Amino acid sequence: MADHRRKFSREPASQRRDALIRATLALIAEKGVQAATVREIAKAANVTQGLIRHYFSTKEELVSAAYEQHMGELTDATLASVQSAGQSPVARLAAYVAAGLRPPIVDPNAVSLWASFLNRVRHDERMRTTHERTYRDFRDQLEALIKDALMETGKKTDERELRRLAIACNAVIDGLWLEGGALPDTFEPDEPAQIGLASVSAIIGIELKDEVGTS
Amino acid sequence: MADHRRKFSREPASQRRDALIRATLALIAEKGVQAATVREIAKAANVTQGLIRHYFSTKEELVSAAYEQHMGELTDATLASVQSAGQSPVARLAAYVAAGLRPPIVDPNAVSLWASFLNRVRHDERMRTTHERTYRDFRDQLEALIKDALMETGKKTDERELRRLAIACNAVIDGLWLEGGALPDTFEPDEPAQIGLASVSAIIGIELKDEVGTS
DNA sequence: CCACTAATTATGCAAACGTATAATTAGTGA
DNA sequence: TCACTAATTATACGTTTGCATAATTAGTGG
Repeated sequence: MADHRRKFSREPASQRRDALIRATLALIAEKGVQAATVREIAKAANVTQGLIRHYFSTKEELVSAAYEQHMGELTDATLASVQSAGQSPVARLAAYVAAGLRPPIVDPNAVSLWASFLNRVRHDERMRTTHERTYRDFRDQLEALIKDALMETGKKTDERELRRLAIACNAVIDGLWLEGGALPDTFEPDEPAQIGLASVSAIIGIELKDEVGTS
Repeated sequence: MADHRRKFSREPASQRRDALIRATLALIAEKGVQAATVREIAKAANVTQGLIRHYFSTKEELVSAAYEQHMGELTDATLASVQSAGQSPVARLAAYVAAGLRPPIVDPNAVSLWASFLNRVRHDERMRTTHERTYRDFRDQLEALIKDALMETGKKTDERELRRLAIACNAVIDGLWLEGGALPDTFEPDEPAQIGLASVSAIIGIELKDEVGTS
């Protein structure tokens, strides 16, 4: 009777794990959390649902792993933009701001993904830890970049003021990122990046130039 | 047997509707979307679940109504802060900024509520309309306040630049609101409001003073 | 005080959910 | 090629979900 059992191949563990995480992220981003059921995730990853339990002892664990991966990729992407931006602290700061406010960082799916996770963050301890670490990482990076830029231009700022500048710049970037992703039609192309550069310039008192095409 | 049927009283329709909406908002804010089931909502509103269907033909409709109400209250609250802030355009702008960055507007539950809704916004047309209108209202209010403040201080700005200033200020307020709500322990009391005032000051080039205690 | 209406409760249903467990089968080493 | 292991499929279970429908009962107008 049951002679139509599904064929399959055994993939390396890390690869299967990754495929399941990708499927989870894609589903949440595209159709929302409620669409990311174990059955849908399995279908998207082209396996049967039982396999999920073989790699993640609970669905919560899968979602949490997906969150960590997603946040890690976001931080890596912006960090990479800085490192490829050359030498000058001011130019590096400008690159950081602009990169965070352009595709692929500014993206409807990324925003929706982030919002989906924010709910769970409150009730899942592991996710909350990831959340706080990611935020701190972002702000520390920004603070370091601002500090260097201020030094380069010969301005003096105490610790307390520096912290406030970093919080403010981080907030304006977050806000623009959010609105650029959630309401894409409201902005002209590249407007978030332009406004972000102008705003950060005003806040820290250093003119940041858009360094596109300087590679 | 069934001689213990639940007692009840017939409430005015608007009151019941409101109670159901309040229960929905409270549940989503406190325990997340997945906890806001029809049964839990009914329990929180102290009715049985069948009644929900009597006031809302579908759960989606209830959630959508709750979203509209929540957003309306947010806009009303900030708008009220402006109107009670007196005459001077600069003072009014300062009041608007500060009010949006202090309790009760800055609040973990409000942020979590907002994030919960953001997912649904993409797939529910009615909610998307509400979302876009709310954002536009906020920004238009801010733009008007900035325009008046600039005129008061004798600065000239064209339409395009004004729009950009409004977007930037809105973004920094949103970002601070978000972070202040999502990571309350990261900030000192009133720090979001202080940083917000300083940042908006820097962006538009007008010093905004904190007007607390000027009533 | 009685009949009538609709607000409310009570009960039920089919579908979907996460999880558990049993049955298979692909790959591996002897 | 043959057993062995674990990766994978298949099936099932108990809950919970949103929604529907029938049974009651609180309030109202005559």
